[in-house]
Amino acid sequence: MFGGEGVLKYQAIAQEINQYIKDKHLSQGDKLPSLKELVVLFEASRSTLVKALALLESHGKIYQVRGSGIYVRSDHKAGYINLLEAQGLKLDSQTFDDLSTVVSLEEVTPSPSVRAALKIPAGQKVYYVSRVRYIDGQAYCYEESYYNKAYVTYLNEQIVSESIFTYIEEGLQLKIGFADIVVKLDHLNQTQARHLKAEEGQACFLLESIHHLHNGAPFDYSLIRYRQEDVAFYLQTQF
Amino acid sequence: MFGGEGVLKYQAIAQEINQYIKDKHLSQGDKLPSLKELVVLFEASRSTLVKALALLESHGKIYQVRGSGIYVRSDHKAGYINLLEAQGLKLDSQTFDDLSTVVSLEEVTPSPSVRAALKIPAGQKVYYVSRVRYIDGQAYCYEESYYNKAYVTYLNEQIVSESIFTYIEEGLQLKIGFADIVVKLDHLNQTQARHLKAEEGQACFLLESIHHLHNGAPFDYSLIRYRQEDVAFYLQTQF
DNA sequence: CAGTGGTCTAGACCACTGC
DNA sequence: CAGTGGTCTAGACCACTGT
Repeated sequence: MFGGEGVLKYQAIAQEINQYIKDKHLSQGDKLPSLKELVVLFEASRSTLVKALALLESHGKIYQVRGSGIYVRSDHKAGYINLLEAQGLKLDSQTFDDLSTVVSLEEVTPSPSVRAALKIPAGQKVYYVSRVRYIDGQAYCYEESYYNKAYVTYLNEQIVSESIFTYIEEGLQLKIGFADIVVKLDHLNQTQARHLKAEEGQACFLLESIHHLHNGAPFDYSLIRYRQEDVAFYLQTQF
Repeated sequence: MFGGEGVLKYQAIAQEINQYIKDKHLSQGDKLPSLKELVVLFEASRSTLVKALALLESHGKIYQVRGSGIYVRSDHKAGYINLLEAQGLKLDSQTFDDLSTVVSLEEVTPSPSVRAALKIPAGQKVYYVSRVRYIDGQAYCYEESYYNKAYVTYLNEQIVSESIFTYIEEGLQLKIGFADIVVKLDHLNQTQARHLKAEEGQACFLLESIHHLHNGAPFDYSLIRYRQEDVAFYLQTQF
């Protein structure tokens, strides 16, 4: 019943409810229709709605109170980077006009740390891409990425100047699975400072991530440095 | 069938599988028994096991590959702070010997920003607690918290020197629901630097969080500053 | 105590992997 | 193509909230 296009029913419903919240400009504490009503509205089983709501809850969009109802949670702070969605969760693709300039695209012999992250045997090359990303004309992060050529078989300037992840999913037909992310404090070196139009030695966020395909194979290792003044991360958790 | 103690079957199963992984020292890519086998092993329905596995997956413990099997994901990096579990997700309570010293415990008139975070009407007081937390005898973070007295009705030195959240859940019988967390870069002021035995003006992580009860009422607003050298955060996401 | 959300089950059917 | 994980359903039963 849901073969073909690949959009699952519970995901579609989650999307629609999310859109409903936005359209009606609901905010913190506002009540949604009851589960029973939603079942009728979306013509799905109770279980499917429960699943859709669980998805929204895990993304911090709503919270559910047993015996009471379903309520919307605080909306995202403008300008803050959502750590859980930063890398591509599809629920709330704000994609703020993300203009990026490619600094370099080349094939390089990876350092041991890159080899370890991507689980690549010695002697194999990887793609190295460095970019500066702009928001409102302001440089706000400097991104260096290494791609395993076994999976990301081809890249060019054109592809790399747009969304690499979209290309990987749609162009190369690969399924992205999950990511391990580390956030550290760092200081800008000369090159980084130049690209970000900041001062050398200035404190910055360093976000290190390893992205894996759905089958667990690591295909991307990235180091992203953010300008300190512009950036704050946020995330919403459940207990 | 599951009234009384409050431990849900799918949570218990998730716990057990998690323990199984630890006990057998399984690591990245190791295969777990199939869903079918797990159903027999844990004497639960297929759906319940699917739910338990989804929970483990959302916590980054495993990943599932359709048509292939269930695999364990990389174990947590030692010493890194798990952002998703930092505040009390119960799956992996490592609770590294977390000794804390109470700097102050008092009732104060909240500033406008604290009032806004806790949604408190003007004229009401709140509990203010500041603590320094130590690991291996090293001061590693300075924590300032404000508690809404409407919910956290009583605090004393004894309670505050231990786990306040455990007290809130078990002593006060409140149910903690969710948290909004923001991570920023900041610089230590004189007081903060003194408590952390660091230099004034030094860069640090600032983790700002608002904790809510299960019914959406904010009860805690906290500002935690981490020493730069010691600290890195990590999190594991799905797509 | 009526109404709401949450758990658990059993089973049909589907999509994918790997031999 | 056998075996694995994923979705969806329908329904029983439970726990909680608010009036």
